[in-house]
Amino acid sequence: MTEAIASRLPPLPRAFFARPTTTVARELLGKLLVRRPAGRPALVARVVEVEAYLGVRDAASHARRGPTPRAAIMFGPPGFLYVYLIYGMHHCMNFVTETDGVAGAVLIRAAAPLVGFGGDGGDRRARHPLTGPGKLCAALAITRANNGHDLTAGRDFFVADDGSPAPRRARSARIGVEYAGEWAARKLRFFDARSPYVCGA
DNA sequence: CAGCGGATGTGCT
DNA sequence: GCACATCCGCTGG
Repeated sequence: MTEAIASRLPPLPRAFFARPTTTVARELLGKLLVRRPAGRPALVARVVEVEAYLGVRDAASHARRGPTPRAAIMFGPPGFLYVYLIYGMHHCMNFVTETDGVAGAVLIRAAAPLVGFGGDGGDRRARHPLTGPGKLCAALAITRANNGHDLTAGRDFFVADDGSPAPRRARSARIGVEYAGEWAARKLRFFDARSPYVCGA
């Protein structure tokens, strides 16, 4: 995989995101994140860990309180980026799912470095680790300035399928949602069972 | 390796 | 006004 090849792959279309959130979450495993920050080298990483947030009925989702100013984007059309600030200092990125009017999003928690992170191909202790939602956003230069970005437009940031076989999938409860009552136990975290880049937590 | 504190937006009271 | 958050790096034992 090279930057030139990854950049030429077509972005996943809106129809990919316009499906049930758990389906989108599972199928995102193994897809490529292609990031081209302005004036800086391109970055490519493979998704290895995600979580599904199922909208208004999901006590762990930011959408649980309805379309508040922060969460409104999750109620809109699919294929857009929802970025929020957590604990006052870390960013987390989500891809909006479901049809327009129905809230849903997939949190991207970890990815395997492919291009542009130093020691291409995969030094686990790379300078910019992608293991964890906050570190992933930092490494890909994603901040709240990117909130609302159209992932299907395929410019600065998009998702692509390079044709690699789907990874062996595993699932578990989501991280950091203990407050969510019965929803805390739901196995809505999906990860590549064989990847060393899955977040330990 | 458990514990803790950082720094701020968000949503409820 | 205020408690708390889809986290992470540092500290001390």
